[in-house]
Amino acid sequence: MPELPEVETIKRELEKAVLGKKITGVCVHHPKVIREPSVEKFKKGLSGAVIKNILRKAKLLILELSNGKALAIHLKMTGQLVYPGNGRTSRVSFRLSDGKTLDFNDQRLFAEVRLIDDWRALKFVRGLGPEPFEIGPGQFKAMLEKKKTKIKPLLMDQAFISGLGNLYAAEALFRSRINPERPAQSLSEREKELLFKEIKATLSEAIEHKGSSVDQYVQLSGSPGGYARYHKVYDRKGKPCLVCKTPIKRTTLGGRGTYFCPRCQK
DNA sequence: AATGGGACCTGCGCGC
DNA sequence: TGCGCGCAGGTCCCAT
Repeated sequence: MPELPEVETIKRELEKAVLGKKITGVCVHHPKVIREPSVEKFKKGLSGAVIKNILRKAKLLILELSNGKALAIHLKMTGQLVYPGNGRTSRVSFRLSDGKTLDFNDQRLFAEVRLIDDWRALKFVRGLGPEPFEIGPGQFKAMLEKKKTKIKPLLMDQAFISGLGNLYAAEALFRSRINPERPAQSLSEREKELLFKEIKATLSEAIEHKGSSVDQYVQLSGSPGGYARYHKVYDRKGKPCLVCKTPIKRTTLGGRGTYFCPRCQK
């Protein structure tokens, strides 16, 4: 499931592959993924536009266009962007001035594509908390103060801190040796500092390896990311902890599968 | 106010 | 072999 490292990977690859190219046509195979405006306006608003700038806000991908509009894409769980595309499973195909297509795929139809005038005004964007790389340890510690919520759901709350999802929240907590159910405010100063450091380290390493391919995520080229082999707890239920050999446990927290080592994470 | 659960979806893996 | 069920999770929405 694409989280910050996966979306950042795609963003960097898009910059190399499609920046400066013109969208010459759009083929909408499944209208449901176009959340706004109408499919007709969507096609019309994109045709002839040049991709001027590519940016990422948390897990949202934004392509700024020469006509002042922006294409905002949230991959949710199974969204993919593939270039050059083959069109076989695409929900939307963008034909580019180089004769190739940029394919948007999404098996489960959760993803959201929008063509909008002002992406900064999106409710989703306005509700985002800071990304881990935008703050320092002092601010992170202050944010955790008085928070009674369990630490893992809090890390996944995009209004609190943005970019982490289920996978990287679990990995960062393991590396910090913190139990996912701990109330946030119960963390010691040292633990808060360590957690902040490990969040950034986990995300950085995942970006270096071009993301984790679990479920459907692929790089722009269509090949998988390389970080899954470094996961220490995610999807490792029953397998020995890489530190102490205790079997990794899986529980449900905030409705989400939560992996942790019952011995290392206190 | 904060928290929890369901809805949205489809494909896969499991048990019988 | 085949079928039905549960599960996967990012975000929104609603109820408590």
